[in-house]
Amino acid sequence: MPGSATSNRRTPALTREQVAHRALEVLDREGVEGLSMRRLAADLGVGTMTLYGYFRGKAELLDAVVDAASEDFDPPAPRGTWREQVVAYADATRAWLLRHPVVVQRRGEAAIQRPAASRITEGLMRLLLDAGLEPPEAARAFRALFIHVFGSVAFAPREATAQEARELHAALLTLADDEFPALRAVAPHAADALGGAEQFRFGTELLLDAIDARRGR
Amino acid sequence: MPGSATSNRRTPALTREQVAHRALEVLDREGVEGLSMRRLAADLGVGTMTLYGYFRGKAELLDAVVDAASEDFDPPAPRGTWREQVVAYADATRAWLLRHPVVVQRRGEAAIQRPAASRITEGLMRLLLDAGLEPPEAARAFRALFIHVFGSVAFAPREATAQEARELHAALLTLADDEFPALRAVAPHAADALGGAEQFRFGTELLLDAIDARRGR
DNA sequence: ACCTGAACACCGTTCAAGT
DNA sequence: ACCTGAACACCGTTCAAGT
Repeated sequence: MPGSATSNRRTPALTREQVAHRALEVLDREGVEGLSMRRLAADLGVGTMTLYGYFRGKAELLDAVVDAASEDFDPPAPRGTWREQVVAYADATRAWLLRHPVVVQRRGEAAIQRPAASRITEGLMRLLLDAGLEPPEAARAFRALFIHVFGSVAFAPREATAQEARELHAALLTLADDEFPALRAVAPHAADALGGAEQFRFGTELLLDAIDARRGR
Repeated sequence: MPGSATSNRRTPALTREQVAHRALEVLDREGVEGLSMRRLAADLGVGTMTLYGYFRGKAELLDAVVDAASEDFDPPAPRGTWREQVVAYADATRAWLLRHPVVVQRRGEAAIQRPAASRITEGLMRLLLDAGLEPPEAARAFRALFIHVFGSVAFAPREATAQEARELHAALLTLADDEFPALRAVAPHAADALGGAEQFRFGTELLLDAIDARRGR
């Protein structure tokens, strides 16, 4: 049947979304260095250059990857005080970024202007406005929280393991006591503050203490 | 004079420090993507493989680059209240990171354990201890400030230009008003909160408000 | 219309060899 | 002891061609 063979040829074997989702899977699993156009194409069972029929280049593919990741954001149920809601929203955003480190990396290169990602921004901004912040203060408070969330994932993503905690403690105690008295003094506590969920919560609460105190002032 | 020719041959044409400083210059000027072993070697007028006589590989070179960058940190004079000193220290650290983006990138990959960089950590930790924070709180407060400083440079490094401000404002107003009411409400203020020195100071002050309020509690 | 191999201009690093 | 060209195993992307 030549007719049906012809129409089959006109139907692309893949969609942009399928390619982007597969790329996201690879990035989630193997990390941000793990994706190349060649490797992704091989993964999908197509020639490398086939991908360039779907995307102008890797940058455009990564935009679509961020869109695919954005679908996976899990907004918390709006329960509790505004402050509890912001805490829950920050935690949800952190968890989302930990699942999809490519989003953090991509945001480090340039601001993300994608409708799907803007929905996540919208949710937090709305909580701040609903809390009674005026738009200028809401914008500033939003950015401070944004930096805290992205900064935590980029620079303090997880707790130290017991092994790492011991090593960090020991490493700090090897420092000269005349030159590093402060680092030596906090050595037993450094691992607790290295990163992870508790340290993240601590930072969120600090910011909210101050945002709350300034509210309506 | 064969004797002196022989001893000249034994003296390396370069030192690790010279190579690291040149690499830092290239990275500061051209950005984090601008450095390759081949390009750096050509810059120094040596064969690519010569660099591997000084460094085991690119990772070790980048460690030395971070050391070279650390020399350039400019600690503020200890003047004013502890709070003013922390603000000045945060500003100095931000300015330093803006001069040397490779440090931010490198810290995003793994914690930096280099004595030269630890001196910068020490300075801030000492301010917090001197302010009367107990070591566990100092460690947590330090990390919150650290995330703010690194996060700001990574994700909100500079102010919007007038042009960018107009474009951001306009872009936010193209969003659907039923789906993005909060982003539309803050549209006129979004550019002010995009990044740069003022937004950075705002975040620093938020954290210090809360750290101060908790001090000694 | 859709797909793709070959080629180009890059990487970091290993190896073997040159002085 | 110090330096390095050739080679290997990768990149992203352009080009020209195949169905």
